Amino acid sequence: MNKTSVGNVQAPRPDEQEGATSPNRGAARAQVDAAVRSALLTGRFIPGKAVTLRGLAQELGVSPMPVREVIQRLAAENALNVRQNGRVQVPEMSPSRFDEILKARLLLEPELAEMALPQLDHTDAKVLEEIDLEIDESISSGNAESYMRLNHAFHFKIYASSNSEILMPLVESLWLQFAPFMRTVYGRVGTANLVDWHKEAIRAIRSDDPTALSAAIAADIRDGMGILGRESLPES
Amino acid sequence: MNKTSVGNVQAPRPDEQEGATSPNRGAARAQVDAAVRSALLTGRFIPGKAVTLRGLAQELGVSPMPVREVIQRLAAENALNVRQNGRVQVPEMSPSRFDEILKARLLLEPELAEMALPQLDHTDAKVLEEIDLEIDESISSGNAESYMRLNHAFHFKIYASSNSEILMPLVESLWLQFAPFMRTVYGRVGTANLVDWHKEAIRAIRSDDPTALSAAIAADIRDGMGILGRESLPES
DNA sequence: TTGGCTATTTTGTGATCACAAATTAAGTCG
DNA sequence: CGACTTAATTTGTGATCACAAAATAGCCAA
Repeated sequence: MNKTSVGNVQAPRPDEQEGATSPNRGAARAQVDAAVRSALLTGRFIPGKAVTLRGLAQELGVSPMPVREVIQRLAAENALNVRQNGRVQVPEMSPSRFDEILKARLLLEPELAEMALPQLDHTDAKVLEEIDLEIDESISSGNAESYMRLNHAFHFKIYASSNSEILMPLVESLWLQFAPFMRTVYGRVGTANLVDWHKEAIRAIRSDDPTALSAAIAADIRDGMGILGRESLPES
Repeated sequence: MNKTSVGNVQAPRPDEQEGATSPNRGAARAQVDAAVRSALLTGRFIPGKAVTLRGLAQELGVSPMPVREVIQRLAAENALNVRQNGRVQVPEMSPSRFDEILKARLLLEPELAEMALPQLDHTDAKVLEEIDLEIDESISSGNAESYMRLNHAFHFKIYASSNSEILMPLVESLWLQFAPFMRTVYGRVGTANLVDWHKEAIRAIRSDDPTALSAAIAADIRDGMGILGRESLPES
């Protein structure tokens, strides 16, 4: 019955007694937030999947209360869809949504990368190179979940250096929106014919070339979404 | 004691009896959401203002519960700031935040306007012209709150025609973030020397000229934020 | 077997409670 | 009069409850 768990994050906290409140500030909410975000970004939550308050709460060992807040939070980022009857589900992809996400990513992410470039040094380039190596392994081994986690880590390792307070949250919202759909694509097409422009991006960082970095990010987005996306969508 | 009310939206619903639940689906939450969004967009919530659960709840005649969800929702859009101690406040503006918001608006809003153009007809142009006339009145009468409400209505009358599911929510988040600050600017500088490119935008819509519309929107953003913003910020 | 009706269960919503952390107020001593 | 300590209040957090709408399961008749 499509039980798609949120992951092994449940951590039942067997020490805490009943009636005990506040291990510390907003811990339960933070735990739920991290769990759901991770599940969305790595594709463990499939578009159309129903997300229930009590279900998530029980799975994570918390009361429905922090789950409610997290769901509202993610719904505000359009990462979850609250239907008119109140039921919550992972949004389904549509061609128009996909085109718009692609457009928004191409507008924002190259800009974010350029903003980050001055703060990126050779140590960061080294870390990115290691992540990219792991990405190659995930592709060849066909581990889609691991690929998505690492691809996200690669991009946001760059973006985080921008110290952006505005563009960054917008881009995070976009990733939450397209990630679940991309997972279904990988499940159908596989990860074998995935090509990325990460090595070009690393080269641009090493040579401190903003134009080349921007171009590499844009090309990576276009290849990642363009090739794998369009022909995998429901008609029109 | 800076009581800045959320507005005359409280509507105590004197008919409902105590213990009565669900007038209909999510009515309380929708009411709170609309009230707070409106208060932010028209500058009735000033940067730094403390927003308390029970305070808002009592003011709007609801329980703290729907307020909690709305606050989480707006915090996810960076329209409210939840500090480490849990206290909630309207975010303060900083030069870097301001620059980024300007950059993001220039990236997204002209694009949104271009997307909307094919769906805009002469009836829409007429409505926009009427709004712009009211805007002129608000400027000359110095009614900053009315100006902000109408300026928002003008822009989103255009953007709404784009039928955008992705870019539109991102832009809404941006407006929620800069509106409270702009209100403080108007309070200091006044609205007299405000100039807008709305008439050029309307002309571009009438002549179905995407380039001209995009340019008018960009110029409007630049003039609205560039002239009034930078020199009104705390140092560096 | 299938169509439509009813009963059961699930689920979101709003409200209230208990608790602890944090803020504010009050009081006291120097 | 002012700085420090302490008490009272405010405030967010998590949990539980009651309720209604919605979805599902079950059932009976055609």
